[in-house]
Amino acid sequence: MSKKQQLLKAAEDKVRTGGYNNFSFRELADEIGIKSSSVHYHFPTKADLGAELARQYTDNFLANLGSPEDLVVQGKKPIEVYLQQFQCALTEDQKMCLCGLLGAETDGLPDKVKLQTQRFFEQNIQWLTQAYALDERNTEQQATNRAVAALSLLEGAMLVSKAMNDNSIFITASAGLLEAR
Amino acid sequence: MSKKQQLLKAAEDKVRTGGYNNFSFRELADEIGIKSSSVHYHFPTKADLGAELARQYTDNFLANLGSPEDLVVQGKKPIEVYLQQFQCALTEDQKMCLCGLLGAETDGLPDKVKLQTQRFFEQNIQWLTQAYALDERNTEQQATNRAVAALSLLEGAMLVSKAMNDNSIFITASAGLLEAR
DNA sequence: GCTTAATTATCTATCAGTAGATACACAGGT
DNA sequence: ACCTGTGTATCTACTGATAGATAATTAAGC
Repeated sequence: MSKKQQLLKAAEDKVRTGGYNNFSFRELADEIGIKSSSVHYHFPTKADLGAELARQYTDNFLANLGSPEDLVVQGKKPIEVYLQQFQCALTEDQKMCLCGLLGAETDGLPDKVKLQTQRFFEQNIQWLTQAYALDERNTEQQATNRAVAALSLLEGAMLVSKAMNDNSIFITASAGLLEAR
Repeated sequence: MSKKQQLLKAAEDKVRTGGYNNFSFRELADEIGIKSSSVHYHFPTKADLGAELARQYTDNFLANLGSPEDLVVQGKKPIEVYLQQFQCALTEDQKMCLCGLLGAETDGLPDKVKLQTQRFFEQNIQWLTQAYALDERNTEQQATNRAVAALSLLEGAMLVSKAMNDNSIFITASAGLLEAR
């Protein structure tokens, strides 16, 4: 893994733990064994690093999901897969969703970071809307509404689970998603 | 309003905008016209200020709600009132829930702040559980589950609304709460 | 194949600014 | 005299950022 990717990985851990202001170039540099000035070579400013972080996180998140249509072809239920991906982010990493945290503190972020964070939510709502639209009982409007509600519920369930330090809360809170069509 | 309360108010704005690391004693002091050393008089450490902030926020939040039973007596639906209180926090202040943000970054917080943040969620789940238990069709377990889900949905709806900079998302996401019993 | 030139990635050293925190003095009210 | 609240002055540590030097790698020209 390149130093650049190592930097992003280290930064992701810090941000998902305590937000955008919870990492410094020096910390990252120390962690991967270079000097803080070298971090500026890869990312001119902290905002550049933050924006790239959110961008990659979004792309990876969606790439790991696959398209809703493909999942159905594979005999899987898109919403279940989606829920599972959120749950893994919480239980395996023991951390909040990167963009969930950034989204919460959006008004305190540099513009380019804010923009990439917004993109995460746009793309996820789009994905979920497609997923819900596969059920023909849903109108287009209903699909969008359900998408927004599902995303909100999952981000919130993560947040509350973290706050209470109890991952079973995520299960309880998100159970409703599986019952509803 | 005492300087101490002014400090807490200024800190609340900062934290609700960008998290716990988004304010400094100097900023707060400048804003209310005293010196940073004087802030240390009121709050020995930053953690003390943060903990007191979360404590007061929780107490005010619950006090403004009143008890679920009383609301019913007044002919109001507790869940509707509860939702309304969240919505006001978002639309009037144009800011995220204080403890929602702190909860998301809980692992990066001093212990005493973490503890007070946790208390917010405990008390809110308790309140919602009581509210749902007033409908006798709900078992005790169902009431708790619904409480956790409702809290998660509302915190998440706030978060997504902030991230997308669109308060109508909150309405869309939380609409389901009013239909369900 | 060798030399030169450019690019990449790192270093050392340093900057001005800010962080939280402390010691101590001082005023005003009780 | 004491307590409350504030101020001055200062400390150490850390922040993001920059300048300039130095290896290490790659590409181009002959």
